[in-house]
Amino acid sequence: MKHAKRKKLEAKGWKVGTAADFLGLSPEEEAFIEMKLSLSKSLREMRRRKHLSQIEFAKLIKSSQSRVAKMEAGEASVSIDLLIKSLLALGASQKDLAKVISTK
Amino acid sequence: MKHAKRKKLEAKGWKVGTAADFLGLSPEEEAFIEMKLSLSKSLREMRRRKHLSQIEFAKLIKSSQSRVAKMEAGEASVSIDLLIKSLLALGASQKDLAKVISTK
DNA sequence: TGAATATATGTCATATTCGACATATATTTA
DNA sequence: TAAATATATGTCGAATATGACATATATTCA
Repeated sequence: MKHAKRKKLEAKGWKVGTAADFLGLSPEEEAFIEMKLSLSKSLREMRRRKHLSQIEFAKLIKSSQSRVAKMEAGEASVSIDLLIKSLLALGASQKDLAKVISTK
Repeated sequence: MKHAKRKKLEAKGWKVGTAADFLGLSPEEEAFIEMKLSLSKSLREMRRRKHLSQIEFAKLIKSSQSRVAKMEAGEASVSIDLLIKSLLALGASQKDLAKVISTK
């Protein structure tokens, strides 16, 4: 695994350093992680574009600052469901989400 | 709420008949549910196109027949994470998923 | 038709994800 | 720089999603 790639996955919880790392991730695993990281990145961008702090945004979606931080960090413990609900709450359309998901 | 719409949501668990029903769902809630139902529908189509029974497919993704049935029924208890992992296992690309998600 | 196969539905114990909290660290601003 | 504000990280009990199982119902096909 290349260093840059490894770095990307060091977003905690992504079994880097485990067997999966040595053997490599399957294309499906890669795609899944990539989608989550894209959603994470997009979430941070949209939140910032709206000049909301993590605390303000957390209130908006009835969550907590720490969870927002984890969402944006792309932590493995965060579900795609939560990421999508969050993006929708920021005004993203299904089309927007589709773009985020399919962007390499 | 129109009858046809209600019918669609009677996929169990979608708080039809609760306050949310009377008050109507927010656009974000609607979009979220719609996305899940699209993924469900797509899952069934792809599985059938591959001539896999629910049992065969369940084995493929290390799940159970009953959960596959619930995925395809669009049950509220099924996560988007699982739907996406399942579609990826069937060979869907990120582009494919994007299409599914943005399709009204 | 009736047996075989496929799918639906309900329940449960376990696993995962959740919001919340404490607190560390980084960034902004006065 | 120091205080204020924002973000990161670790942990926890509660909430939710999970696979598995039993069993009902539907569909296929001989």
